[in-house]
Amino acid sequence: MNIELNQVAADQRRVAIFKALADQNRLRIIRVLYQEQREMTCSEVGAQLQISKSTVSYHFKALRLVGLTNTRQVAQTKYLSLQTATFDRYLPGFLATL
Amino acid sequence: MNIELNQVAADQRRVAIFKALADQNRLRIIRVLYQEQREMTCSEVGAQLQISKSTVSYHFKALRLVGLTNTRQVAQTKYLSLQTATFDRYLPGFLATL
DNA sequence: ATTTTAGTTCGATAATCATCAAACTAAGCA
DNA sequence: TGCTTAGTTTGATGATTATCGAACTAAAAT
Repeated sequence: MNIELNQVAADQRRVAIFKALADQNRLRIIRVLYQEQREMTCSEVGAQLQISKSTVSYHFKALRLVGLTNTRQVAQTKYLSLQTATFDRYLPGFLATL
Repeated sequence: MNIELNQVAADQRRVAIFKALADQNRLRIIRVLYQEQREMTCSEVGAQLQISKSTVSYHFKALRLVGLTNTRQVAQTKYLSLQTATFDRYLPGFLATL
């Protein structure tokens, strides 16, 4: 486990995170979660951003897979919130610019 | 010129910046510029990252178009450097994580 | 046992993107 | 006038992506 390999792994993580944020709808999801300071459901976000529920589900998955969000499930409802640790590590100060 | 329109414009800028950073080679270019703390040419970067000069030119343009880099031209040579103001405004603290 | 609710997965489509070699431009040099 | 150097632009190709509706899963309510 040498330094160069860690560098490559960290970079792949960074690229994945940037890809996840390089979409207008996902950025809007992040902003609304940050500004409302609370968990939100798929339906709630879909209604607010005017996009179909399958598309919202797709974006929720993309954000969760790169570790930018958390999901808490209660019965059939899933609550989404920001995983601030990931932002702190890879994009410190970014959320405050929104 | 209302607040919502400014918000949309700022978001488009953000998405463009994230897209520019969501590529392994462009991220490597940013890192090498940050770590070397100096201007670098297309050829120099191409040699270091082992990619063709047309591809490097393509990435240089992508970074310049979103304002992440500066270009200073001397005769037929172009020197690239980071535009730190853009990082400070949209991604404060990011460069230091590299 | 249906029906409703919340979300996921699939299939299809249209669009964007990264890459390279080849051809090109433009400046400096012999 | 060529020749070299540094970078850009132009196809062409293969890969990935965002989007939607439709079909599906699983839990809750009636």
